[in-house]
Amino acid sequence: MASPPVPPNGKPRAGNLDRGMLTALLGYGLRRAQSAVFADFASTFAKAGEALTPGEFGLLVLVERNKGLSQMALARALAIDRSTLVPILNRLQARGLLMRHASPTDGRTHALALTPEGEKALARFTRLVKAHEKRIAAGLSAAETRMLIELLDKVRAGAGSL
Amino acid sequence: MASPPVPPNGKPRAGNLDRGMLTALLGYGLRRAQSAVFADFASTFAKAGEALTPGEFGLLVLVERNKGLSQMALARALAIDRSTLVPILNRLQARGLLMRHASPTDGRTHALALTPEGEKALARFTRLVKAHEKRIAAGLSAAETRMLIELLDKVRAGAGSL
DNA sequence: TATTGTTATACTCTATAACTATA
DNA sequence: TATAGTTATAGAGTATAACAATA
Repeated sequence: MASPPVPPNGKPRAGNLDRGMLTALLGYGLRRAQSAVFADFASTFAKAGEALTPGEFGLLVLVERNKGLSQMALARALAIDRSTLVPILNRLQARGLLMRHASPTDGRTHALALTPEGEKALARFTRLVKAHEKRIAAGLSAAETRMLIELLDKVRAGAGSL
Repeated sequence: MASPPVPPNGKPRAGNLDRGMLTALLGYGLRRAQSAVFADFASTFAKAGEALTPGEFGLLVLVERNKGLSQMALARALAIDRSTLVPILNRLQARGLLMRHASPTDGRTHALALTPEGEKALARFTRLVKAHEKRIAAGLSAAETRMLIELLDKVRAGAGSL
């Protein structure tokens, strides 16, 4: 006995819509959760007067943990095209967070690294991300959070092997 | 004892990078899972000779289940701006899947509905989505899939309440 | 005055193709 | 020949601001 999706008299209120099969879809739940999490990430950084996207954070961590990384290797790790990476690196470099060094062994590649300012900024960003994570996992027990991360990894592994 | 992230001699292979704290982050796991799921969705539709994004599928389902919906109500349900919705509807209408009817009660609004072709197409799309869902949940038991959807909903509810 | 839909505009993410330098 | 990085270009998704029609 579902309530009438659109009352004959007026307009349906937001959040009152019939979503049909969508609520049972893993992909749909994933999309909606990610959208909410993205919004919380953005709001966390905006409130702190910082500007960063989740993708930029991931990129900075990868560069910090894998110093000397080439752009190709980074693009592969991020699963994006090498041409897509160029403007992203340009922006982070313009902000003084990241440098392209010349590789001593291969004239074609750039060795990526954080600047000292980038290291300092990443430390600040990491604190914000931890607060953000705490907030989005607030409705879950520690065991549930662990389980969720594990299940997400299984999904990725399964869907990844096309 | 982690293996060295970047061997001193050469370039790190893809997938062999040190991801540091990222692997413990819920937001990161969510992003990666969603990316893999999106790729499987796209590949499923491409192989079937159909062109549709997950967002378009969700939109079509909402319109089908809530006939006469206005653009404002739909935009709210999708959590996007009303101006963002316009070119998306234009495209679906140009494909003959959807119509904007005049509202009999409010001259400002459009009453959205699927065309007969849209209904037929949605039935095809739904079959493809079900096959896609089966594939991305292949590594999970039925109980795990249920639990995952439930946990994702908890995350969304928690992060949604900013 | 407020709401709905549209347009103009801009920014980001994404990709493909072609170019340059290097291997 | 093949690879790395860049540029040019294009398409989709997102937003804000301003406008016309309607309430």
